[in-house]
Amino acid sequence: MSCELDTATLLRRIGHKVTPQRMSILGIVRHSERRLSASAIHEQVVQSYPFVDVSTVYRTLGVAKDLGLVVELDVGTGDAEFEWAGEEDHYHMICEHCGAEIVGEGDEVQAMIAAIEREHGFKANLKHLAIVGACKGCQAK
Amino acid sequence: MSCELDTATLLRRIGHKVTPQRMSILGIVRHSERRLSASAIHEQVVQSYPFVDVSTVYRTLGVAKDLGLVVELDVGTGDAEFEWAGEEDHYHMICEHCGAEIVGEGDEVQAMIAAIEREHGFKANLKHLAIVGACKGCQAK
DNA sequence: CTAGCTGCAAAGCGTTTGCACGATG
DNA sequence: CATCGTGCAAACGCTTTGCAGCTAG
Repeated sequence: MSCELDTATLLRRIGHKVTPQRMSILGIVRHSERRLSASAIHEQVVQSYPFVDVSTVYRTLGVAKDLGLVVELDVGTGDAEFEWAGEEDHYHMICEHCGAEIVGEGDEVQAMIAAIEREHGFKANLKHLAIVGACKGCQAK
Repeated sequence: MSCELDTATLLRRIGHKVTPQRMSILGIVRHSERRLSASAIHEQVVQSYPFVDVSTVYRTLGVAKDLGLVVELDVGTGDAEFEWAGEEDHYHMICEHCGAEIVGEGDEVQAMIAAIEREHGFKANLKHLAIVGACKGCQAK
């Protein structure tokens, strides 16, 4: 998959410029194991480049979204969260009681997606799928 | 199911007060066929009670949520949307290209929910399920 | 009478935008 | 050297909150 080098060349090829800020922001999203909110990303960028503004984070994520490098998803926390695209299919389970998040592979969901497409002609995009409910711990409350 | 009378008694029983504003707001959500944003609800309330403020709408929806009368769901439009609870199980398919929305019954999803619970011990709440993707029309673009 | 709703106005929060400077290609 | 990206600050839209008066029970 795309490493830092590829990301840079991709940017350049489309006529976008490659700056330290951008590489830092995209690197953080790329190597994070979890979804990150814009401000979480900002916090991390600032550790390397203290002068970077949140607006730059949003703008960079904007172009990265257009290029299909990152995916934005909304899970009811109020703020948008971002994750690197091109991962294997997976979905997010979010506990509405404790906020815990579990990631599952697509297997259980593929059948449903196929059924939905058959029934409604609607092609679901798994990347954005978030399921809220109660995690094992909170069910025992 | 709950009619206006029941809603009023329920409110009173818990120690909440029943006001024209509240009944109007809840009635609008109850009888709407689609999810409504807070401001959409407000627009409708104002037609009967021109002086009602948006904050009252939010506060009323807040208590109704706590009582389980309405469900709040977030579908990536940025603003929260509300719908009456206690409907039959269903889910929302939202086209990320044209914004169209399709509602499906729970059938296709029940199997997945069961599989998820078996696999992860996670009890999914169907009421909040939103699936984004491409609708039939936009796939043909 | 008393708790709790209400309207109003103002603040809060994440996100977006206008602008002049600075960096990239 | 032209263009595009940046930092800064201000604006934005949705939502929340503080407060004094009013209303339902």
